[in-house]
Amino acid sequence: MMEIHEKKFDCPVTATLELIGGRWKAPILFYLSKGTRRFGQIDATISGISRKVLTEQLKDLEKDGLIIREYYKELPPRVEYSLTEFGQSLSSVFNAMVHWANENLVKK
Amino acid sequence: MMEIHEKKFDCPVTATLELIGGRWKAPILFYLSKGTRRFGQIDATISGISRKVLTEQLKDLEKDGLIIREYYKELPPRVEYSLTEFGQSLSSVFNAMVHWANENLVKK
DNA sequence: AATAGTAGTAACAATATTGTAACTAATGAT
DNA sequence: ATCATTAGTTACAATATTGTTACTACTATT
Repeated sequence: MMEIHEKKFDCPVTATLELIGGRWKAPILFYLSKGTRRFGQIDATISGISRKVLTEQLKDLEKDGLIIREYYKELPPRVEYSLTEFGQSLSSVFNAMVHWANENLVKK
Repeated sequence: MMEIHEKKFDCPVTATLELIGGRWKAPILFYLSKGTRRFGQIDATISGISRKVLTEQLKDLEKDGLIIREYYKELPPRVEYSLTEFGQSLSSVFNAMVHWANENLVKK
């Protein structure tokens, strides 16, 4: 039985997708796996996401301990996001997806 | 670039989650990976899903070539669902998730 | 002829997710 | 004092997803 903020999951796959599922979390995490990025960079790279939703997703990911937010009191202000160790540990899952997609989905 | 029924994805992770993401598809596929199952068995095992949503998800999965539906004209009628080879190929992805969850999520 | 059991469907309601557009906070440079 | 720039927030709207309840089709058994 897995537990993620009060909710319980009997299926490990569902528990995992609770953290990385949805339209945006996986692409954000996958992008951050390439290195630390600023808010604006993520916004520009993850095409289609709005700033509001991006903020929400980043907050969720931070709350779940997958990423860290670092605010620099510069000007203009700079905010950097990076994976925690916990977030980095997901690379095994993403690697499996990337490998599977490359082997099994049509490439054009 | 991956293509799944007209939609294009530049991110392999997004492309994969397009097929197995959402609230129910992964648990259904994961359950079917244990063997062929009848509609009623899936309904009884995947707790919380309604019959309507289960039907919809099964149709999606069939359309995407991940499962096969076999109808037996018996009585009472019997309908069996099982993974296709394509569906079975996802086991690498599910295994990665199960392994990650077991290593990284609190067990209670 | 009515009943029971499996695998659904139909109409509708509720909830959750995502999007849009305009606005704010901070502050060094002009 | 105003402007520019980054990283947001707020109020609201639209869309998508999921759920509820009642109903259907099939036909062997009672």
